[in-house]
Amino acid sequence: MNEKYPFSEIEPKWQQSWADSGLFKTDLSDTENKYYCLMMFPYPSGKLHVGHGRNYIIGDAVVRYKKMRGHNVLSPMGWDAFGLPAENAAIKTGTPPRESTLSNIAIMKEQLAAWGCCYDWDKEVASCEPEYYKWTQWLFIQMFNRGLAYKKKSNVNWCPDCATVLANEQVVDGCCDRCDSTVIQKALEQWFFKITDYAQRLLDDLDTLDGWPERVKTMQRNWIGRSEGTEIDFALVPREDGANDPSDKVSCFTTRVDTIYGCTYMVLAPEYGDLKELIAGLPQETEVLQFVADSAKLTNIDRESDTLEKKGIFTGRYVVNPYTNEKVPLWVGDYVLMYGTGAVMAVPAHDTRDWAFAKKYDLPIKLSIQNPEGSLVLTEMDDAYTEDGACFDSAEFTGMPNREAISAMAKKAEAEGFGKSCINFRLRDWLISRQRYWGAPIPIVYCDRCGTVPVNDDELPVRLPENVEFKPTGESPLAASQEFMNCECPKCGEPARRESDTMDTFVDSSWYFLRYLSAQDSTQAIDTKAANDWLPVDQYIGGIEHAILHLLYARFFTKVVSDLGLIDFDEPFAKLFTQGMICKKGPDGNLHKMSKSKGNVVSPNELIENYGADTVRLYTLFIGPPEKEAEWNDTAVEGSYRFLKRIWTRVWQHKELLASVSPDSCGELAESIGKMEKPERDLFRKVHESVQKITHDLDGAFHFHTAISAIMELMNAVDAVKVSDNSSEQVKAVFRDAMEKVILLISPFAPHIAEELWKELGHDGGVLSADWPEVIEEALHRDEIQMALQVNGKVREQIFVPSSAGKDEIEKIAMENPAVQKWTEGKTIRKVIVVPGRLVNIAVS
RNA sequence: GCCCGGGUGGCGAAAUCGGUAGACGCAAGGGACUUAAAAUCCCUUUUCAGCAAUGAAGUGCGGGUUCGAGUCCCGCCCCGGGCACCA
Repeated sequence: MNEKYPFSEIEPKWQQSWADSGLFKTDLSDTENKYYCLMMFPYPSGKLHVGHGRNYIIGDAVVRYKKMRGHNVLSPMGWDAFGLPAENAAIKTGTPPRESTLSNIAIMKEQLAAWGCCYDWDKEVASCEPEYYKWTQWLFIQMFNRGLAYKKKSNVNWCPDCATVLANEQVVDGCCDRCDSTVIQKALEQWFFKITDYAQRLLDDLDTLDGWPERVKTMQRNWIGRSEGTEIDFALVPREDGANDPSDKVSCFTTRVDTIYGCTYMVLAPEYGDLKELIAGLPQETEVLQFVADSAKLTNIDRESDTLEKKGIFTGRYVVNPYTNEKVPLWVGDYVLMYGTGAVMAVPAHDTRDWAFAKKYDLPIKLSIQNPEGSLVLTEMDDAYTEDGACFDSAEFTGMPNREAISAMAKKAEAEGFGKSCINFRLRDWLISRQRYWGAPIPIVYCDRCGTVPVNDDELPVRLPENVEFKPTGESPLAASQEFMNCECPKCGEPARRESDTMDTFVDSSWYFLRYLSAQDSTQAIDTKAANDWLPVDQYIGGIEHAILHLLYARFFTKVVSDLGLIDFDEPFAKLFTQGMICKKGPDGNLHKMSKSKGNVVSPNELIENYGADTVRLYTLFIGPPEKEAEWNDTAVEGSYRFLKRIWTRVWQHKELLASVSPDSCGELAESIGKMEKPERDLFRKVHESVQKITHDLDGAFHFHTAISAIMELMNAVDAVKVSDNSSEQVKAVFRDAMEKVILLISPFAPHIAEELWKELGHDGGVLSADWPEVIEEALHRDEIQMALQVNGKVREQIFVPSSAGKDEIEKIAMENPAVQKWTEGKTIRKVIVVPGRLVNIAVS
């Protein structure tokens, strides 16, 4: 054994040993005590920094802990390998995306190994490989056949820099979430997944996810955005010129039907489907069309900014409020979205937006809700009244509390056939086509005779061609490849063209956790039995940034696959842990999430070289509560290094002494508790208190940082017992037992040093095969308990009382205490509170 | 605007059920060892007063409940995140 902690020697050695031993290869047929631990698979960008490391280090610690607890743990890893960066690199350097991706994967695999993170690589998947995307395409076809994948022309988010469309979820504050360019709207034919069909289930089942953080569930609820309301048909007043309309009514959705007697006009969204026909040939036509064209030019940012002044224009048409039979004007407004029906009834008296609009265009305002004081007067109002009250000037509903009126009025609409209660969701269908090369081709063929035809199963995968030009033209590079585009129709065999769009990479990552269980299976996408045996995932670990996107899509896919009958569960992740981001001050002096673009990355390579992987792991876990953001501190890493060195040195200093204790005498310690002297008794108790605390910290909230501080405390207690060759056999045995426990307890966090020292102590089995320490209840026992004496809530003295003492006895000891007598002298004792094991509080006046 | 988190020493933080605030670590200061440095070890370190014993104050601010509040309640302020012209 070396005096100096030789991390650079032992770490590669044990990494090799873990790889050779097959310890992390999981037998899927052994499902007893199974534990599926999943970390979000990374995009192979080539270089991981210590911020990425947090995810894998947390996961690896959980995996190692669960293994020691006797679980059959599955911990696979793979690559979210399609995506824009590789394609952009190809445009710049000419290196084909597949080539750069595969070499990045190789580099990152080495990095993970150097961190000591172990996986079952037999189950590795890479979403860019035909063996994987074949089944992504197959799933697409299953969804197409069920009407869950469809193509439609619509206004879509277009990122001019990435030259592709984006899903709503990928637009953040009106900008592309990849490159920050301003997203514009474009009308294009695109493929969608009908996630809206699952909106209610996705919402309802959130309630069953007890193992998920509340804030993630809240975010998903907000995103799905269910709202209950009423749809009301307003009849169109027929045109004076006798021309026909596409429909004789305009429906609007409202959550406040109780205010409908105050409706004074209606507003359509500029994109409203029938708008052109409604105004064709009217004097207002040119102006309205100009207005619509101007609105279309607004970017998402303009449109979503609340400082933007609402603009609108009268269409020349009128509709009839079915409750009042009043004729009200029909307007177009740029603030109305294509949500619900794309038409809203305007009640300026009770909606702040309508109020502003009505004031600007001098439209009438009518009161239809009176406040509880009955004091509302239109002429004195300077904004809309949006609170509750009683219906006012509302025919038979007048006087009814407005909340009740909502259902009463909906009932009337239903009875008379001009409306119904209905539910709207904010969630839109998932736009999945991308006009880029490096993704899974959408397996669809266009035939002049047969139309849109899915590729036959036996012709999957539709492979990406190798020889293409990587230039972002707004059309997929695939469109320029004749070899790719020209094909035969799967139905009639005539010449046909392929779909040139590829799928959003979030499609790939929506089912990879199912594929791990059949990674090598070339006959089917999902192994039903293995999936049913091993899923839902017991513990999913990943970044909070995926709270909506990936986690919502993966839930959606799981429900679809369940409905296809391929699995018999419909939520993929039983427990979710979202770790906080690692931040660091950048060159600009501000704190940012660690990333290349902010210039604040810390590379693990140098740290591993200087301190070893165990130090990096220990510091990463010690930095703070794992669910919270943390600031990386280069000098604080030293502290973790010092601690590991200290453990190493202690074993080295006492290696002969440690070897001299027979392993049996440690096992028998529980029986000799009664014979222990105070120092070793205290250490023995501390050992078991530590085991209890650390086990609790790991089973609950993954509080590695407090677990590690408990190990540090335990080491402090070990050092407080000055063990030497002259010590009694008993002291030596307790010391050895304590050192063994330190090694076992720290092994999930710092596995290399733990393995080495475990071996040094004469164990051959390897620390991963050792059992996690058990708490011996008797060891926790104390004869005397320290308690605080308080007078009026202020601590005045510390005392020791026998742990067997009852409340009365404790009170007696307390009252006799000189400090208590000093502070209570001349005062009346009103009350004495005894909390056994904690304190005595004497209330005096 | 609405909905979630959060605010504790110079810093990262801890306090499991309302029960001794600041565990553990970083940084800083002092000391030991050393020719010297590194490494290691020991001591101090919430603030104020005091040589000390000790006392007082103290968990964003103001109230309240309680024998006792970082923890519970009411009202504010600030920071982070999500949603937001969704009718």
